[in-house]
Amino acid sequence: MDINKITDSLNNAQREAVTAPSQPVLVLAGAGSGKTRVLVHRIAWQIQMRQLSPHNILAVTFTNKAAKEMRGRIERLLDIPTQRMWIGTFHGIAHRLLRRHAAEARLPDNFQVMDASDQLRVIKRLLNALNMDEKIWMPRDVQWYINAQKDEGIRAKHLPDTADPHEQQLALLYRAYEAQCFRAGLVDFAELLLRALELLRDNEELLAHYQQQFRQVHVDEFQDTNTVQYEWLGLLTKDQNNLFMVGDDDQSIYGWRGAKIENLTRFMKEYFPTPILVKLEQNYRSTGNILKAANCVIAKNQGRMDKELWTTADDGELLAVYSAFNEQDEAHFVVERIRAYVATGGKREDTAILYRSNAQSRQFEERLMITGTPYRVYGGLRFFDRAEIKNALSYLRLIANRHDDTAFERVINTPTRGIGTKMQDDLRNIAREQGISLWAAATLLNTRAIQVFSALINALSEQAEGLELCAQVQLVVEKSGLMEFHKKDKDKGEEKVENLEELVNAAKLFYFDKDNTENMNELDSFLTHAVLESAEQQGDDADDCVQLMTLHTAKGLEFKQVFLVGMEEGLFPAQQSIDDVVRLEEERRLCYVGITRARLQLTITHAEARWLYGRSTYPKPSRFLRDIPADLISNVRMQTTASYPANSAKPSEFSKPRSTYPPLMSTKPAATRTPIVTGRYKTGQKVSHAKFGAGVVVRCEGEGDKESVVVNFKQVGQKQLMLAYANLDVL
DNA sequence: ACATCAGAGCTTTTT
DNA sequence: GCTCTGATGT
Repeated sequence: MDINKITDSLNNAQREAVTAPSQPVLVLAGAGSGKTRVLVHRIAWQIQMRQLSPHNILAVTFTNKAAKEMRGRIERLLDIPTQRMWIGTFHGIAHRLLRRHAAEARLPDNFQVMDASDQLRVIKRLLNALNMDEKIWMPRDVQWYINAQKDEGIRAKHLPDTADPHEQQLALLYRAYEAQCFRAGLVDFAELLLRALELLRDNEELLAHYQQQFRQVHVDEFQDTNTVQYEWLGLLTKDQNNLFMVGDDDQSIYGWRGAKIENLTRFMKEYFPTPILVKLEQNYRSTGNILKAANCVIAKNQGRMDKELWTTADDGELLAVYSAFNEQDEAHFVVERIRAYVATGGKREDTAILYRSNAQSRQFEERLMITGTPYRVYGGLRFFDRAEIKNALSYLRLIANRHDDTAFERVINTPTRGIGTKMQDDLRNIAREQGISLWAAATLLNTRAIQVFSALINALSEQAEGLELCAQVQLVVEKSGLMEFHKKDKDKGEEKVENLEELVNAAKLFYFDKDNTENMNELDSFLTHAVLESAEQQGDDADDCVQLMTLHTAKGLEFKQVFLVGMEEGLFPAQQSIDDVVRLEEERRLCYVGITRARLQLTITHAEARWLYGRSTYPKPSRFLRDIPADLISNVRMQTTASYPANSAKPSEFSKPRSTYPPLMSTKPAATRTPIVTGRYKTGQKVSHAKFGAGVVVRCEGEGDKESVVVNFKQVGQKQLMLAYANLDVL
């Protein structure tokens, strides 16, 4: 293949980056400037020009999605298999190294990765064992503390001596936590990275081996790397001149979990004078007006690496700004606008509602539901996080490793088998006193009920031997009694059964790549997959859906039409960030990210009154809104005939009861239109189900009403929100 | 073992 | 005000 195919389609800056000599390269890539493209083409170029084998390529991303995308695009561009390429997330690659060299990393070779909720359980148990009050030592804070240390590469033994009793206790906890994880063969997310760093740091030959193997190292979203990741990259590429990084300081929005935006400048300084800096400033995504707005907002940040997006595209429409009375009005406005958009041929899936915090989705969901508009909320519970799935996985984990205390605790009495709090406490005490696992403690205590449990696990383990993965999962789900147990769940039984079946299905579909899974067997591999690649929500709704997500989740995505909602001081920027310059700058970057998601149309809304934490608030419009020049903005009003509370009404009057909110305009004639009934209903009424978009349509009979009522219900949070229409066919 | 209740908290989150 | 958690009661 000739080189033209790789460089022809690039603009000058992109080509400069792709064809840069073997030196450290930093590509500052603005939003929508073709960053993935550059990464992919650079890899292709390396393989073509320097005759590198795919085996010599390392490419690291933060998300599985990005890794998958990159792999796909390389395959398409070069038409070569990419199996042998090391493309993956930081965690995935670290994990792979640790499996390969478990002994050198001083890990048991059947170690398992645990997710954040498992980690929290370990910490809670520890606090309990150490007799520490959870009110003072809040598990979340402890977890945060431990992770923050690990992100910085600090082990418990490295912690400086301190006279502060609080610090001392934290250090003690950290130490105990490390010991407990080791005993149970569990590794948390931060540990994967830190362990992988130590592995290379402490094993010269190993390091040399990988330095040689990875002739080129590529990093995506470099601004999101934390200290450990940065140092790990540094080790791997030391004196190799082969680090190629892409990032955008203006899109650094994960500082709060350890990402160091300074890594960009640190890199430029440490590698001085060699690094080549390339800026990608041409934007191919948004209209001129949207870009101008984005540039004005981000310009207020200090110490940026000077960069400004431009485009050859038209100015496009003005940004629409809507000042809502309250959050309900805001939602109503947005949804009406989406409906108008759809009515004129627009697609719902091209539309996104972006908000600062998840709690804000509620109002929009209600409105979308009332109007029967299909939508999808991102960022809910993931499949592998569901209780029933975690239970099933815990049985599998115990089969793989009896000493996995977290798994043990989860299922010792699930389904209930007469091992209550008392007996569990006894087990924990024995385990703690003797420094052994709960499983080992169980063999010592050895009561009748415990024997039953141990026998069950052993039997499952024996029977699973030699079976196909999905048969193993099937076996466990059935024989453990989980299926039956979850079937009994009153309102979610059906869903849980479905999920368990889906787990068996997932096992069936799971591809076990023997060559790349190092020392793992298929079950280990599947368990790791469940934690590390906790797949996107199952693709249940393929239909045309409005997309709802937080600004963080939206990073890396684009939509024709974007609604940036809740643009108010206290919400966005978040209250907790307002008094801190560093945090405020991150909020501003978040805003920049939000604006630059829009391709054609950006609508910003804010409410003049908002019901928050049980009281009315009257927030000011966000400062970010003020940073957008007035001549880019058109203030818009509601485009419907729905009656509204007068503008002059006292805020408290229109922000009060939800039930008095004006009914939705229906396409049906007024005579057949009935006000919407919104309220809480007892679940488990006589209802029959039928699929409907994101929700379910339910026929509700004999509810005191003269006519039969069609109820569109969907679970929002914990409460069953029901919206009823009489004689109104929302479909 | 299951239901009910009081109390706290209430940004963002992939891995 | 809502929602989750853990403790308390039957």
